[in-house]
Amino acid sequence: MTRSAFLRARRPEHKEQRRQAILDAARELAAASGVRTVSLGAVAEAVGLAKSNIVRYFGTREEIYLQLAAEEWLAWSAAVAERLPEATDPEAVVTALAETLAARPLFCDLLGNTSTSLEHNVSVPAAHAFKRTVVGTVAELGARIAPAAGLTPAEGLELAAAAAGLAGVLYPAANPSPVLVQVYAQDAELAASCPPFVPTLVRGLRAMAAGLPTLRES
Amino acid sequence: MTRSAFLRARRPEHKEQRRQAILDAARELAAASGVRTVSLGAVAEAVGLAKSNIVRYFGTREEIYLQLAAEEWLAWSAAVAERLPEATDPEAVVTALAETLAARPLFCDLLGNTSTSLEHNVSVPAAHAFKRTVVGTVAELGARIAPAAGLTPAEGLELAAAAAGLAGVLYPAANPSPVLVQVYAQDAELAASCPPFVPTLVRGLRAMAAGLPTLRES
DNA sequence: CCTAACAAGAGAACGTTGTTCTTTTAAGTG
DNA sequence: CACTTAAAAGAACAACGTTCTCTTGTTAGG
Repeated sequence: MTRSAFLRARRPEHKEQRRQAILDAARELAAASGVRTVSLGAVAEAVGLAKSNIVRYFGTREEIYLQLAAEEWLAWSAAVAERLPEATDPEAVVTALAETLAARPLFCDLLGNTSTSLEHNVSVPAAHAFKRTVVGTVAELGARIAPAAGLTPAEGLELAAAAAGLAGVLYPAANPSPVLVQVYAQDAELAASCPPFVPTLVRGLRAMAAGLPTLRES
Repeated sequence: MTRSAFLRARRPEHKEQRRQAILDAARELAAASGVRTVSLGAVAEAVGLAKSNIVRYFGTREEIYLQLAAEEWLAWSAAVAERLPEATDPEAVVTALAETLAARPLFCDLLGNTSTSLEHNVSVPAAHAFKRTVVGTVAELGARIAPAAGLTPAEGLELAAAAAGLAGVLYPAANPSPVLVQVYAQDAELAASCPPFVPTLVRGLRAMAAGLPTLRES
């Protein structure tokens, strides 16, 4: 809890500062122990405010994470774009997608929680803004990776969406809950069934990309 | 709430009957309004018992659904096997997988909630039993679909796992939350981005199957 | 500089979760 | 017909997200 210069945020820029402080606290806590374990009270305590104030800034707990998820989408897209100049074939695009995702565990965590929890208990405007950000970002990203991978923009979009979807499933599987950790410790055979994140993601995307019409013909 | 022949289950067979009644109630409620919305209290009321009793039969709320999920895995595998004689090429196997999943919304719902919630807050033995059921079932299913699809058993397993994983992501996306329904009602462009379940699942699996080594070479 | 309004923030209170504790009592047993 | 047992009920509890009320910095106007 870092005490800021002002006690009350009345000016708009101060309010924005508070909002950011809340987001930062939420991001840090979620990165440390997972989105689903971080309560509203924990965020409030971390940022040094009462719970009711967090609710005033963001309508609900889920809206905080929806905001974080939107930001992470933009950051991921930018990170992929940065690696794109060096990617000249489908394989390189696939690894770029996979590795940028692997470097963003919080994003993957958020992806896995989006449809099952973050998109519930949220105001309509917040959900609307989030969805627009996501479809806009994934369309843009798809268009960007398409030429490098030798795909049509629509296929590029599909690949990008598949990467995010796969990451959302694979991440919680590859990072099992405490209970599953105990299970795996007892049963090596089961532990072997726990998929490693990057290789599995790469294999999935590779198969997916290879199965897309344009690449099947070549 | 159906009153049973006995008031108290002392004999083992009666206990089993109670257990089943609880599972049935949970299944029905979850099928009606989604796993995540069904509380322990709702199950208790539906079955006509106090909450504490539900907890005694199953350790936690999540263990009820873990049990249901295990049963649904077996049922799905059986349903696919039943359709397999008519499936002689990869395409037919893919549609068999997709359509049997589409016919089991509760299973897809459970799949989507497994790693993010059902595998938490559960006893180690329960998690262990569940995982064994799942990996056993998916291995068996993979081995069964492999010859029909012209794949190796390992590839068949991968395809079966991919089908379940995809279904778990696609189902909540294709069946949006109440908030998202409102969003889609306001914004047709966003509504168009909401993927239809079966076609998307089929396209995904088709691409996946076509990208697997054995089929790529042919 | 003083004062009055506004609204940020604190904190108590509420309803709902899931879980635990205590009590009651139906169902087997001798 | 006692007598034991554990199934079932329900009160109690802790934790959660949210709402309500009150306090008090902060700022603008005189």
